[in-house]
Amino acid sequence: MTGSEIDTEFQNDIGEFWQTTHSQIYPELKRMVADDWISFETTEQDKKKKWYYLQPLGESELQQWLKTPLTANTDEEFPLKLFFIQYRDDALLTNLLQQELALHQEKLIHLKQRLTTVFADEATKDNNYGHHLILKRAIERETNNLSWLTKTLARLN
Amino acid sequence: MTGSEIDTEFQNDIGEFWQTTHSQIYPELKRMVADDWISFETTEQDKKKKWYYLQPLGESELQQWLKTPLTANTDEEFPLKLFFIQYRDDALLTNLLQQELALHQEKLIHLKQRLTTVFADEATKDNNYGHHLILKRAIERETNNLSWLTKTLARLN
DNA sequence: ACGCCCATGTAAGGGGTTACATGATTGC
DNA sequence: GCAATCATGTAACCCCTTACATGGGCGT
Repeated sequence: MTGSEIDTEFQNDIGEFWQTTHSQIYPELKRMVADDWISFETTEQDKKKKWYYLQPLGESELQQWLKTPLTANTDEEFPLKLFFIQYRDDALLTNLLQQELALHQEKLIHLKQRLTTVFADEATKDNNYGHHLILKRAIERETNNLSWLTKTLARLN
Repeated sequence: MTGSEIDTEFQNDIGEFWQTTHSQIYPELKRMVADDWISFETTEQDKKKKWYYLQPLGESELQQWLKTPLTANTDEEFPLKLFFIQYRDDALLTNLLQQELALHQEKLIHLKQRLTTVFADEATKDNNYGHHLILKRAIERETNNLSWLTKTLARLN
C-alpha cells in the first residue's frame, strides 16, 4: 500500500477503533523502512507514490506481537489484534477471545467489589449518585461484554 | 483536599474511568492556583501538606464545563461529567443522559451502516473475520449501552 | 496552461508517562 | 535516632495533534 492508502484506511475501517493521521503515518513508515520491517518502490507513472511492501522481518514482528498475551489496562489492544486475524479457523482467534474473556472476568469481579465497598450504605449512593451510575453502567457493560465473548467463542466451536 | 489525597482518588474511585499521576496533579494544581480557580493553605502541624480549596472562579468554571454539550469522539467525557453530579434530582443528570443517548444512537446507526457496506458479501466476511467480529462487537456494545441509557432515564422519572 | 487536489513530508506545541529528587513525618 | 514512607516537586522523553509546506498529477 501507499502511505495515502493507509491514511484512508485509518479514516474508514481501522478508524473505527484506532486513530491517527498522515503526520504520524509517514514518519512511522520511514522508521519501519530503516528497521527493515518494510520496503518501498516507486513506479514510472505517478512518481510521487511510494508503494510499501511488508518484509520478512516486519512479518515476524507482527506475528510476534499477535502472539504476545493481552495486557490489562488497554482496551484497544484486543480490537487491534483481532483486526489482523483474517480467517475463522486461525488458532490465534480462539486464543485472543479467551484472553479477553479472562481479563474482563477479572474486571467484572473488581467492579462488583468496588460497588459494594464504595457504596456500602444507601446515603453514600444518594449523595454521589453520578458516581454510582458510572459503576452500575460499567458493570452492565462488562456483563454484556462477557456474554458476547462467551457466545462468540461457543460459535467458533 | 491535598495533592496526595487527589492522587489517591485517582488510584481508586476516579481511576476507574480517568487516570493520571502525581506528576501531573502537582503542576496542574499550581496552574489552577495561578488562574485563581483554587487556593491553598498550610497548617502548623504537618507543614508539608497543602490544603486546596475551590474558589468561586473555579466553581463557575466547573459548572460552565458541566453545562457544555458532550462532544462526540470522546467516551471519557460522559463518565467524568457524571462523576460531578451528586444528586438524583439534578437537572443536569437527565440532560447528560439524553445527550449521551443521542450521541450513541448516531453511533449505532453509523456502525450498522458500516457493517452492510464493508461486508456486503459473504466472502469479504470470511476473509476478514476478525474485522467482522470487531464490528459485530461494537454494535452489540452500543445496543447494550442504549438500553442502559434508556432504562436509566426511565427510572429517573 | 493553470488551478485544484493528491501524496508526501516537516515543525511546533501540548499532554502524558517514567524517572529522578528532596524534605518532612512517622514508626520502631 | 534512624529507616521507611509520605508529600511534594522537577526533568526528560515520547507520542499525538495541529499547522505549515511542497511538488506532482489531473481536469478543463
